[in-house]
Amino acid sequence: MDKPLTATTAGTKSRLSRDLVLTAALKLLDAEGLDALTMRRLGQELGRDPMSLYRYAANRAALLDGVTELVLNELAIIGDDRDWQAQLRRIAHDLRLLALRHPNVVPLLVTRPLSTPLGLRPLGTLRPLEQILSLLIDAGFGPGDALHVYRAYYGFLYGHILNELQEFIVDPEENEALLRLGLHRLPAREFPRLRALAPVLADYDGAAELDQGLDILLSGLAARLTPRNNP
Amino acid sequence: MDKPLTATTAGTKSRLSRDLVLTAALKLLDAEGLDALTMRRLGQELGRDPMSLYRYAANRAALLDGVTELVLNELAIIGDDRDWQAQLRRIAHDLRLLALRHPNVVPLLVTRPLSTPLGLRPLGTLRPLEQILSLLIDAGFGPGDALHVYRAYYGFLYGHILNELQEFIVDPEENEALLRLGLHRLPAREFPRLRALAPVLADYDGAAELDQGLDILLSGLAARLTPRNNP
DNA sequence: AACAACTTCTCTACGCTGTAGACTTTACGC
DNA sequence: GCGTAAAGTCTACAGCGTAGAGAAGTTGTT
Repeated sequence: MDKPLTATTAGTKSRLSRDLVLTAALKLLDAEGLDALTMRRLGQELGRDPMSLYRYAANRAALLDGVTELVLNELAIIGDDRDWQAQLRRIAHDLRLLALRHPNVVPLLVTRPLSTPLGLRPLGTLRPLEQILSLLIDAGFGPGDALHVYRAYYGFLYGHILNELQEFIVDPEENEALLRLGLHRLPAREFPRLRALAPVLADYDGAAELDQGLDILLSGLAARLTPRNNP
Repeated sequence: MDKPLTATTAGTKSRLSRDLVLTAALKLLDAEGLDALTMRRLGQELGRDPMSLYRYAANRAALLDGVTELVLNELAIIGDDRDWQAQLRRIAHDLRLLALRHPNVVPLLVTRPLSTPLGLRPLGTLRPLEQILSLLIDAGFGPGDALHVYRAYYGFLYGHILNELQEFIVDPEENEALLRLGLHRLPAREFPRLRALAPVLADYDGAAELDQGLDILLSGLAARLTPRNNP
């Protein structure tokens, strides 16, 4: 009979921990999507009874919150650019890449806060907000303006990510744009513009599109709200 | 024993229809949230066996898609403003109000397209896209530019809506801002900015914030991409 | 070495879910 | 009135989240 083996031997029995659980959950989520992430399945993945998970997350919703927290930790806000615009730019691209790395997490990222009052959210998910506010205030913005900038910025950023993640391909084998995107299904009479745009849609460049948006937004913000030049 | 009563008597037996089903689903969703919207519960609400619903939606996911479609139909794109900027402004505010009217639908609106390739989405959800493209092209934009404008615009708009819907109140009875938002729970040392901003956060004006964002975005877009002045 | 106290993990069970497949009831054209 | 097709129902199944009680494992004290 096999006994303890309590070492950190790859996939086998060692003491669980919140981090282990969340990491496994994220892995499963990345690999097979939200529906596959059930307590039973996750337990199985960890070689444990599903019930043991409840030691590390109060329930499934809390588990999902934990995963979003874990993912947001991959995002480093601090940077030593002196320029606030440059910092926001870098963060935006970082977040975009994060989203592309964990597309199945994006619905959670976007949706979970809708059912949790600001003050009750996991701290890890509030940290980016706090840090960006800090960044802006340090750059010379008044607190109120910093909040406005944050809102416009984050709103745009989340919107962009959602947009980009929707640009989906039906049939990657196909090289005719209309078919690749499945747009041939649309009645030509009702959707002439969309169908005509198939080739343009098919070669979407997310990073470039994000940059253009940021150009507009940041220069617009700068024109309207100037940081008085030292804190 | 009570027999047919096939009339349209308020809540009682008449022939079902897709519209009846979807409308009831939306009502339930609005009233009690996504979790309450189960096939069994909806059947009960309609006084029918849950299985009968499958005549009108292939499965639960399709039902949800149907609901988002239904909601998006409340949005009228066509307007007779001559000015594309004014039109986009009006649509933005309309969509915002729509979201406030059906907050529980927003997660669906935002999330369902992430798991459905563009070409396979319910036509009703693609119609706004087509119509806005039309609007922009009619205003003189080239098709490619129209798409860019659309993306920046819709991205920002969805972002704003998500932002606004997150600004949640914990305890509406309370009148101290910190407590209303539940921010007192945050460690003061780690979240000084956020805590200090409680009063500002507490009186968020969504419409105004949206307008400011639109000012920046639309003027930025106009500066970069000018419609050559007639089609 | 032995016991106690505490943490971690497992077992069993319940009520709920979506939905497949066979069946019955209803509506409608002739 | 009858045949056919549509609409609605019934039964059943596998899977879900999780409450509650108990077993197993770990740690500290003597």
